[in-house]
Amino acid sequence: MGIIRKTKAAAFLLEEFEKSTKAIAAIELIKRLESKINKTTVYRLLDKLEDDGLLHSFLGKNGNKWYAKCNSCSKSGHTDIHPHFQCTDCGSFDCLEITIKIPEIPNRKIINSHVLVLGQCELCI
Amino acid sequence: MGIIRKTKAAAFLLEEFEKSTKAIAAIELIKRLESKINKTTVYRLLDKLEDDGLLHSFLGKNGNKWYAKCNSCSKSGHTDIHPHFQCTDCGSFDCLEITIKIPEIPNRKIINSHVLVLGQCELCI
DNA sequence: AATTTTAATGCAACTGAGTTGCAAATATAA
DNA sequence: TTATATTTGCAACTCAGTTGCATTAAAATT
Repeated sequence: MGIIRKTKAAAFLLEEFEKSTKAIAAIELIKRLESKINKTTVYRLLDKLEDDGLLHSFLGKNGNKWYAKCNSCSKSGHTDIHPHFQCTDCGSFDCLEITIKIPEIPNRKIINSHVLVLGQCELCI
Repeated sequence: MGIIRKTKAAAFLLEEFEKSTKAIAAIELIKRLESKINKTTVYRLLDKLEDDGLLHSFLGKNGNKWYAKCNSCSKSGHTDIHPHFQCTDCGSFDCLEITIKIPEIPNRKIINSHVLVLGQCELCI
């Protein structure tokens, strides 16, 4: 089940993702939209937008959830699986446009993989 | 600051890691040792054992913390950085004995990387 | 062995991200 | 314009992990 109705809350939220191409932490969105949208609604919208393939989510170094716009995903599945980069200094979060090959592993069926690269971003170097 | 004194609590905890080579979730340890050690102590011991290079930690698919024995780490740093595997069916967690190459990324200084491979383990295939 | 020192422990209360249930509000269909 | 079904806000909750502080227990000192 995805976004069906055009509501103010959904518009506000999507606006945040239009402003920049960087990923945004769920808790950061909640802070930014505090005066406009209830936090429960933010979480619910993020869920739906992910189902719809408009956003994808990823866990950062502290286990917090981050969201970013999808490039090539759809309702049928997130095909756009790529590594993510988080800056250990400023905490900023990006999608990396590279592909990392995970080899076959004996006796295991790989479904998916999450690669989080940690380091210093260009502003913090 | 690492483990200095030989206490019952530390012995009980390390015993759990002797029983199997698999990783164990912090919350699982707390459950197992409920009658013997307070949960605060469990968390504190895990921290210390990680500092000492006896254990290493990793975040699982839900952002929960998992611990496993280190093979080649020391107080000076965790050198033993390897990918981890978590079963999407039973949730079990393993260290993978493979190396995944992360390429250089322009304008960024890579310090570290976390690779979590998701799929079915040999028991759940 | 008794005492002193200092680290380790237990407990209760807290934090912070995320979730749930339910009534009220609002977008869309009829 | 009304009916209906989705969205929203609110309060209360969950759950992993943390903090402060008094108590206990290793180990060092005498």
